[in-house]
Amino acid sequence: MSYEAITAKVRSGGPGASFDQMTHGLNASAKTRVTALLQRNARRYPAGSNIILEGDESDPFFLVLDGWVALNKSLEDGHVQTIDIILPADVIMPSAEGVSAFDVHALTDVTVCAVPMQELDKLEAADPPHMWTSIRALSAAAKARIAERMLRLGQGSAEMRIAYFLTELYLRVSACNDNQDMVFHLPMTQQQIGEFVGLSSVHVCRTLRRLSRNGLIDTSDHLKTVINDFDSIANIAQIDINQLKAEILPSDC
Amino acid sequence: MSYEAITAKVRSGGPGASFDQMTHGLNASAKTRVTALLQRNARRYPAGSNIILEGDESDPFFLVLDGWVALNKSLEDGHVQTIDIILPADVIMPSAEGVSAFDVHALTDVTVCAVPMQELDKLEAADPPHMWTSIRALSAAAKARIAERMLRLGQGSAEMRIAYFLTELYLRVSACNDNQDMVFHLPMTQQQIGEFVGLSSVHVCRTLRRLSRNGLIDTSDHLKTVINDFDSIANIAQIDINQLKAEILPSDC
DNA sequence: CGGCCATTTGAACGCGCTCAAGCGCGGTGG
DNA sequence: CCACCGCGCTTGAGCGCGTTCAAATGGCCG
Repeated sequence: MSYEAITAKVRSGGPGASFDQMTHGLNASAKTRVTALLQRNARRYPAGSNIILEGDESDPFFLVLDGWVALNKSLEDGHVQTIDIILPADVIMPSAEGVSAFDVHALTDVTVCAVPMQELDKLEAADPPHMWTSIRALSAAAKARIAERMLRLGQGSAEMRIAYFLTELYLRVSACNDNQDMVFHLPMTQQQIGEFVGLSSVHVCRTLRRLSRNGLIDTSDHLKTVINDFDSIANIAQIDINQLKAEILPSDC
Repeated sequence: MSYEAITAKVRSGGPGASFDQMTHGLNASAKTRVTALLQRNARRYPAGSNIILEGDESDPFFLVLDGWVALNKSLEDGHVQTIDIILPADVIMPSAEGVSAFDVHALTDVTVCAVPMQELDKLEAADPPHMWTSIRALSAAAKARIAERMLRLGQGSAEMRIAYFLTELYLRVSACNDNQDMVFHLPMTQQQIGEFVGLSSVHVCRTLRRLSRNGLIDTSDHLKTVINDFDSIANIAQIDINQLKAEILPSDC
C-alpha cells in the first residue's frame, strides 16, 4: 500500500490540502498564480531517495507538497543524524550560498517544489508582506523545534527523547486536524527514528516496547501509532503542551 | 581583570570594531545613522546575569556589541542545554511571537542592543537589501552551526564534541583576525562547556586534560586556550576546515 | 514457499555519569 | 601579611544507561 493511501485513511483532508494551507491568506488571483507556480515546479521522488546531497548546489528554497522529508548530516564513520523532519506544507531551506548543509532525504514518496530565487522575488513583488511573514513564521517554528529537540538530545534520557519525538510529530501531523483520536502514521523505521533522536535502533526498539508494555502507546499495528496516555507521555517528555504548540507550530493554521 | 581587558590582549581590534563590522557595506550616512541607533539602544549586563528568560516577552531582535552570550534551555530537573553561543557582531533572535524560546544568558559582561521591530523597519526603508541580506546570512550561519553541533551531539564521542567545540569557537573568534597563532580566550567554565556540548563538567575536564596531556592543546594559562595541533583536533572533530568555515561564518568578513 | 528487511531479544562491554574528596587560586577581612 | 573562604578544576571509584554484536522472530512481497 502506498504512503498516500495509508495517510489518506488517517489524515483528514485529501490531496490538495497542502495547496490550500500554503496559499492560505492570499487573495484569489494570487492564490491561483502561486498554485500554478507550485504545480509547474513540482517534482516527485521515491521513498529512500536523496533529493539533495550535502554540499550539492541547490535552490535556496523548497516547498514540500506531500510526503515526509528528513534533513540528514553524517560523519565519516557512517553515523547519521537527522537535524529536522519536514512535513507537507512546510519549507526546506538548505541554507544560503547555494550549497546545501545537509542531505535532503525522502522518508516516503515525496512531492517537492523547488522555488528558484527569481521566482521567489516575483512572488514577493506580488504579495510581499504575506510571503515573508509566512516564511519567517515557518523558520521560527523550525528553530524552536530544533532547539527543543537539542535540549533533550543533550540532556534527556532515551525515554524522554522518544516521548518527545512521538509528541512532536503527533502535534505536527495533526496540527490542522480537529479530531482528537491521538492516532497517526509514522513512516519511519526504528533505525530512522534512532538517527533522529540520537539512539541506536536497538535501543529505540527497547524503549518503544517498554512504553508499549506499560500501556502508554500502541504500536501493534505499525501503520498506526496510537498514544493511549498522552499526559504520561508529555510528562516523560517534560513537555508543557500548550507552550510547545505555540512554539513549534506555525501560527496560521 | 575584566573580560574586555583580557580579550583586548588576545584579539586584534579594540572597542568599536563591532560597529565597523556591523555597518560594513553601508554608505557613510547610513553608517552614522545605524551606529547612532545602536549606541542609543545599547544596554550592559554583568557576567552571569540573564538578559531574557525563556517565555518572557522580548524584542524580536538583538545585536551583541560586546561579550559572549549563551542561549539556554532547561529541563525541570535542572539540566541545562546551551543551544548556541553568540559572539559580538552577531545577532540574537529569540524567536517570533514576541516570546523568547530560551534564556539569554551573559557568559561575560555584555553589551547588547535591543532593536524594536519599528526601528528595524526604518532601517530597512533606509537600506533594504543590505539589512536583510546581512540578517539572512547571519541566521543561515547560525543554522549551519547548530546543525553541525547537533550531528556531534547525537552521534559523536565526548572527544569529538570537545574538539569540535574548540574548533568552532576558535574559527568564530578569529574569523576577522589575520594572525594565525591559534590562541584565544574561552570565557566559560567547564560546567558551561558541558552544558554546550552535552557532557558533565567532570567529563569535560577529563577530556580536556587528555587532549592537553597528548599535546594537542594547552590550557595551563586559563586566560588563553592554545591549539597546538590543529590538524589532529580537526581530525578528531571530523571537520573539513574549509567547508566548515564557508558554512558557519557569515560571508562578509 | 523462499527471500528480504525490520523488529525483537539476549549478552556483554564500555563510555560517560554521579558522588565524593582534594587541590589551586583569587578575593576578602582580620 | 596571612588566614580564611569560595569557586572552579582535578582525580578516583563505582555504577548504570545505551552500545555493539549476534541470533531469532515476524511480516510482506515476489
